[in-house]
Amino acid sequence: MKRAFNVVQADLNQTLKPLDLRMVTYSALVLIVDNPGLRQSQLAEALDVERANLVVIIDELEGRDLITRDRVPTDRRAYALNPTLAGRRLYDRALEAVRGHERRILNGMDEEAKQAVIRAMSVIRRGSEGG
Amino acid sequence: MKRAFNVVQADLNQTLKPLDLRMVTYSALVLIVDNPGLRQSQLAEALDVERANLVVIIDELEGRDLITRDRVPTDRRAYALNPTLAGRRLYDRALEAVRGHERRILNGMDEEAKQAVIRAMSVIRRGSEGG
DNA sequence: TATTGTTATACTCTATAACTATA
DNA sequence: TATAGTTATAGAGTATAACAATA
Repeated sequence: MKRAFNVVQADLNQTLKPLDLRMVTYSALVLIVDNPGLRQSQLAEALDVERANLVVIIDELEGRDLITRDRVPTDRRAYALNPTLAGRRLYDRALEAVRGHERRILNGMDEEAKQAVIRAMSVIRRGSEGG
Repeated sequence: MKRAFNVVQADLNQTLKPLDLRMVTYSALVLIVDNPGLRQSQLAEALDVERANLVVIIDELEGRDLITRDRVPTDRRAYALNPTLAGRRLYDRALEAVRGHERRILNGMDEEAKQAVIRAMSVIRRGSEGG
């Protein structure tokens, strides 16, 4: 499974390289476009990344003018993350590129196997820690 | 897939912790017991780890007297890796522990899904890089 | 010349503690 | 007092270059 994941990640990163995105920055951008107004702590939890480590990821996306950090009026501690037009455009291009990546990776599996994998991945949950 | 792998790895490492093994050291031990006489460079390739990084892994196993580094008479540059009796005993215990881990992880998947995942993982190969 | 094992090193990822400004 | 975001830092894991011994 580790090796399979390494192969998938390597191919995905190669796919995203022309867009100057990595797996995390891609995932973050997708979540922000799909959930505008998201807060950093919510995004950190969704990505399963420490808040502290998310900061540099967000810094990068903001520095490239792909997203903005907007103060939340009702809670001045928090930032709402919103995509810019450039962010939405890169999102579109990235999504298309990732579709090609998925075709490459899933190539050789029949439809039944693909669905089984997707189901199986979602069955594996934190709950398995508790025995 | 990343999250699923993280869950699996965390559970596996917890499982191996009482035996003072991590995922890599476990994998290395298994390969050495199953292929006695293996050379470091072969093991590095099998584990998909850089030779340089394998050194410390082998150092650890050797330091705990689980394996030995034996000079190869026909090629004095190389070391043949062989398990000690203690190494074989730990291997047995580790294998049993990992069976429990697998039961936990695969729990909740029907037999068909398990087989599909195993097949799917083995379909994903370096070949997918070449398009 | 090339290869095996090794050392040193740098770079990335991840985890933790402590700070600030708000609530 | 607790929370959101931030900074600094330490620890893994991984990748690369260079070296000695040997082929």
